[in-house]
Amino acid sequence: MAGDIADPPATATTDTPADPLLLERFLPYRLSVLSNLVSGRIAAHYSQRFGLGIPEWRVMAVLAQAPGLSAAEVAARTPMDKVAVSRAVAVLRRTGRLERSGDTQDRRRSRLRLSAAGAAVYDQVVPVARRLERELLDSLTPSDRDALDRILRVLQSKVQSAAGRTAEDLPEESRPCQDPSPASAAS
Amino acid sequence: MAGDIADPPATATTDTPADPLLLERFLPYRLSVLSNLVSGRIAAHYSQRFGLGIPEWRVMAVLAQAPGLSAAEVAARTPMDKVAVSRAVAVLRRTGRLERSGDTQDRRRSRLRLSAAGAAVYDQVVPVARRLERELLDSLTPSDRDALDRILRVLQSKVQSAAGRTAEDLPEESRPCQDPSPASAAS
DNA sequence: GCCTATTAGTTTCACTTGTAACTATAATGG
DNA sequence: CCATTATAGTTACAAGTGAAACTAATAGGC
Repeated sequence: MAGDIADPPATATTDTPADPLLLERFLPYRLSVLSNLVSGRIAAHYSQRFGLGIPEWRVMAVLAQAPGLSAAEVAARTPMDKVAVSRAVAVLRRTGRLERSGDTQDRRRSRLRLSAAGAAVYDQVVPVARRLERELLDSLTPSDRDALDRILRVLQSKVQSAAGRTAEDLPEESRPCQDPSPASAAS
Repeated sequence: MAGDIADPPATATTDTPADPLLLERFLPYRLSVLSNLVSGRIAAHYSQRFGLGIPEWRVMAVLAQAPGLSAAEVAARTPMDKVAVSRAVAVLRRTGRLERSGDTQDRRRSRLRLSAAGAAVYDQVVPVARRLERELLDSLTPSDRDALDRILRVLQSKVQSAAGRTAEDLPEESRPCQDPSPASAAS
């Protein structure tokens, strides 16, 4: 308990800063900790049982909704870049969970879809994912569940729209993926 | 709503699963995306201007609040393990932002504190961090700000208490209490 | 006092992930 | 057409990260 010195009025730059930021109350930190806990918990299920990593799981989830997408289209629907998608696709193909066929129009592209085996795995993973999500949501009041949905939408759109901005000294680009319509694009 | 059998015939093993999970409405995914966006945004500031990574920033933040901690004590206050702390400390010492002195009682331990230069950096980073947090919170109603604080607390305690459990087949028994394994994943 | 078990912290190794370069195909413009 | 530029996807290389091995110091048991 050595740090119980009376706080001098904000004249900073001493060894112990005048106005320390409490990490455990800092929103970005709390979000990160919670997100990592939740992700780790889910990953513990599907990585263990099915040898799926998060990128593979995401690719499967996207293709289950929209079979026949190209790798770039998958990437556009997740916060993954094309390299991450490429690697996840390679893993899923190696394990027989995903099929690829050439696009007749454009031979650079290929159409991706889950194989029967892939769909079977997906159908096993989804109920587990849903159950874990349900567990979390059940710990909230109905009103807080609504609030959470709203808050996530607002914050995400806020941080996206503020992406290139705010940094008075951030020189260029980093465009926020246009189209500020809620619940859309990117990430 | 528990025990609610919402699953159609379990034989759904077609190429396009019967009941696809919408990633963009899936709480763990949304949390991960938001957290990564926010972290990336903050990191864009301090990593660019000061060459700080997230682990280094966290160590600085902890030591600003509680100078003189050992590496293990720092680790106990963050979701980082001792290896991550050790590496962050090495970086911060190399860049002259952190000082280490041996503990006279126990020569294995060492006491860590920010140097004057480290405190100066910290004092520059904190206002930026606060401003970004404020920007986010300002986009919420006061009532939703309260809700968010409450929700984060509830969810974190929920996922922590459920850590070792729920996996009927999870052999690993990470402490149900606190200091759960970091899990860097970002679903 | 030894001999073993613990704890603090670092280093090593394997694996993941990001950035950039690369190959192949397609589109555009003179 | 041919040259240039852009796009789809892969590969290569570097940096980051976790688990386990390792070093050094302390603590306990006999």
